[in-house]
Amino acid sequence: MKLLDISEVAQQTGIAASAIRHYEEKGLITSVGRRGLKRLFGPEILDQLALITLGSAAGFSLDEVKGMFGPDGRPALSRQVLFDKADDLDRQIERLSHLRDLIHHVAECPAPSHMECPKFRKMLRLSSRLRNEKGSTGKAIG
Amino acid sequence: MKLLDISEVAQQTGIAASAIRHYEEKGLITSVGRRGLKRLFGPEILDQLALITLGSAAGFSLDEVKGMFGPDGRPALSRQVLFDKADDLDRQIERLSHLRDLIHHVAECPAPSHMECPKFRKMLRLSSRLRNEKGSTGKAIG
DNA sequence: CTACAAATTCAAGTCGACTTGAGGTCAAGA
DNA sequence: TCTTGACCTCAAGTCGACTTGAATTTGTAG
Repeated sequence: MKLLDISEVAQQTGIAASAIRHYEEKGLITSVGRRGLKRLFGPEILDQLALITLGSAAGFSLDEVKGMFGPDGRPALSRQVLFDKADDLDRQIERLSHLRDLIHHVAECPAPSHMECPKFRKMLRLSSRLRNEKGSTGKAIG
Repeated sequence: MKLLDISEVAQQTGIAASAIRHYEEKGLITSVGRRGLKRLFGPEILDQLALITLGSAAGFSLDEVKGMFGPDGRPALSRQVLFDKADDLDRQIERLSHLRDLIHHVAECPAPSHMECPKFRKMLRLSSRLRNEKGSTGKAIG
């Protein structure tokens, strides 16, 4: 079984060693042991870090990611909480889609000021409406 | 023409007065004048703030939002940069969709540890691949 | 006219996620 | 055995986006 030291992990994942230590300190990952002072990680660390990267790229805090996928990739949350997270994601996806459409419109619309374009204002109104809907965790992603 | 003072704006948008001042200080918005010390805003401020809220909910920094839609809702960027922003959004949407699917799977899969589930690992690998694609602004959103 | 509530400015504080720096340790190679 | 250099710990610093607090400054109600 091949063990990786922190620099190998850093190199293979593109994550800084200091960040990896930080994740361990916060309990998102664990090292399998030490050689002298040096941490040793099992190969599964790579997938775990991929998961952490994905989760935080999606806008979740480290604590939230920790809750979704525990230190060994096992979810620490109930089915319901997970579904709620997925719903949060769907709302966020909707917001992003609106913004993307808005930006596309901005790039193409010839109106001198976009606030004067009825289409733009309509899209904007539509988007703001989303903000006032319930969010299960109470935490909007951005 | 009806002018709004900061507390009315705060109340109608749900944004704290301190945040509104902060946006003005950073140049994302401008007040139309003062009554004594007190700022007065035109009604268009509401849409502008909606735009700022949307943009930052989508993960853009205030500086980026400022670049996308200037102080009066006019975009300060070239068509190309806007299209690039839209592409960034599409990538982010893809990431979020993957994470949502992953979470759904986690909520439903009976495997003892998800890292042992081939479907999970496959989805994860698929997601990580996304991270290595080019991003036009150099800045991933989350 | 006076008091008061609401705004104002400016500096400093907070929070999350790391990064940086100083000083220490130890496995491995010469 | 001695020397490196990679890694270690712990404290402090950074960055963005605000918030908070203290010391003013009004417009307005009484």
